[in-house]
Amino acid sequence: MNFDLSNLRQKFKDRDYKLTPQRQIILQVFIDNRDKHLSAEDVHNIVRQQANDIGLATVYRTLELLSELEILQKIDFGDGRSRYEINETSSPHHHHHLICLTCGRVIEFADDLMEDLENIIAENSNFSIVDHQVKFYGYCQECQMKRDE
Amino acid sequence: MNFDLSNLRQKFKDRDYKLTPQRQIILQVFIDNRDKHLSAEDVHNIVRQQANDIGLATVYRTLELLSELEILQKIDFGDGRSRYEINETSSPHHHHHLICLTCGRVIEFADDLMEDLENIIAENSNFSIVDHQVKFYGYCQECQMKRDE
DNA sequence: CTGTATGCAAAGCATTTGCAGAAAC
DNA sequence: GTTTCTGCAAATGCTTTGCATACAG
Repeated sequence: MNFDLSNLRQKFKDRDYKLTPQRQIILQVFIDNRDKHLSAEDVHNIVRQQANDIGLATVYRTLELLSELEILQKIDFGDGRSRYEINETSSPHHHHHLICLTCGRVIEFADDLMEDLENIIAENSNFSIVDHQVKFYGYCQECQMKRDE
Repeated sequence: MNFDLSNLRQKFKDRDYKLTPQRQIILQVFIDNRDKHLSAEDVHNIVRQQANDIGLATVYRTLELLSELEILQKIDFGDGRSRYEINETSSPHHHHHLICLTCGRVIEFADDLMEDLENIIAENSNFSIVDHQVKFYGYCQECQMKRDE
């Protein structure tokens, strides 16, 4: 997906949404933090550095909007808050995370095999799959080494 | 896993937990509803039919306890509340759900391929996997048919 | 101009916690 | 008998909402 401003501006225009300064600033946060999984509070804290009067409610409303536009992907790591990442691919797919049970670190991984699995499941269950989320829990390399010490 | 009472009683005793009437009643709810994914509120409502003075806090505390004992499995379908199901297998594995985006129905499916995928990921990423959760979002057969009408 | 977006504060939910009384073992 | 457990109510943490004002198109 293309994340230059003119492209995004069009996406807003198409749906009659206004591209306000607040929304631009929040968008920029995600463009600058492609590899992170930011919570609403994270975004609010970052955003306040350049515009300290943006309300938390606006952040929430914008995150919801950007998810609806498929610019962001909402993810849930089970830590009691929703997190968001920029949706790099055009299809809402490929969100796979390795979550370390010791340090909580989240590691991304690319997949190809899930597609095959999807097809098999679709065949066996008459379920039409449009998206999947996969989380693996375990221990990252660093925590494994610490454990062995 | 064996879910008869004497077995469970032992499990409590081993850890110096008391098998109170409230805990027995809550356990029974899950034994009677093996195929369901019950929220704390669901459990509270069912439990109140036979003992209307069990507090919601006790339900929450018991669900946490039973999860810790690996009698229950806590799952999250992203609907804002935690759900619990009895842990049929001895290892905390094989929780795979097809979630219908139209009606919200949750369909279980058994897997074998995930084990292979786990092994490949472990090799490629030096991540030691102990558990996984997989959710597929899509449309169940019934909703597909309604859609076509 | 007009309807949408914002900030603030208050409300809403699921869940957790403090505490005094109750009850397993 | 003691320690653990319970019920209640209050507190918490994330998120949503109502409303008057501000502003993008």
